Amino acid sequence: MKIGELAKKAGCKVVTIRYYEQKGLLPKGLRTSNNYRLYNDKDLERLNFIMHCRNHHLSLDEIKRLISCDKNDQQSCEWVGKMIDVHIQEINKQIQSLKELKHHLQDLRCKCSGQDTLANCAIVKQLHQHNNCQHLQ
Amino acid sequence: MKIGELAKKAGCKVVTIRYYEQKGLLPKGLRTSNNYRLYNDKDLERLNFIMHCRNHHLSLDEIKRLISCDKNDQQSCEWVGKMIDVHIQEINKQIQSLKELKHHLQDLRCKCSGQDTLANCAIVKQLHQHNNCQHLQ
DNA sequence: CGTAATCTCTATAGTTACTATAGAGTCAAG
DNA sequence: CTTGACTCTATAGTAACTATAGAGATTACG
Repeated sequence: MKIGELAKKAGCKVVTIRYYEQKGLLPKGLRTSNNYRLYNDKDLERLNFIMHCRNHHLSLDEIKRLISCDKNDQQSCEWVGKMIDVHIQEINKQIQSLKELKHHLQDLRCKCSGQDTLANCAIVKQLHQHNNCQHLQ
Repeated sequence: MKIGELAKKAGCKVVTIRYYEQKGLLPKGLRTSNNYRLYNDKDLERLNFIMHCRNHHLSLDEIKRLISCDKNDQQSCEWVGKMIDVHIQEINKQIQSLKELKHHLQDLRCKCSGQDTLANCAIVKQLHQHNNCQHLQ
């Protein structure tokens, strides 16, 4: 199948496939006589794998590590679990941080209903005060 | 004061200050005879304002809009409130998405305790299955 | 006084994961 | 036959910095 069909089946963009190839996540495979890329079901499987990982916010580098170890049967998979743990911790931090941010923004939002001039806007005024709002390092 | 002192007082990096100047968020101000940048308390105030906004995840462009309107007394501040509203909505979406992601990752994590080889690792296997995990578009 | 560490400058490239653009060749349908 | 859809490559842009190189200025120490 050609790149457009692969993209459709995998639910991603054509340019993204070419980008993944460039980054070494998809193999530089066969080409037709007119230089069009050709793919098979194995490529689709790998692309699905990649997108799956991306849905879990794994970085392209991490995915590359996973792919390149794919057939290294004897290696221990300990690091895979650890990698997931790190991601879960990261996500906890992000959620916490976003929640705090949300509260700050809601506080801010209440200050002004939008009927003022910019000079009098309590939101703008508040943003000018450097009090205790360093919830992000 | 020189750039290092400003950075210290504001709690940011020297390079960041130069970057903000380049992006038009801080004025290209005075220089000493040996071309060192010179700052005063007003600059510190503005830098604090910028960092405050950044803590609220406002983009540099949004901050620029806020700064450039700063003294336009007569303009209505309606858009400021709306901007904040949009941010709050954004953050709600992000939190929701991260929570779902976290559950997926926790599911994944439970599959394997790290005692397997990569070939047998249930996490890796699971990542290879393209079932219903498209929680992000 | 010399020198070594620290601070400052500019310009450029790298980061992440794409996205957009330009310019060109190929192919199928009407 | 030509119009539109698809493909190709190469390059630049995105956000908000970060890193690097190479050079001049200043300060602290012995």
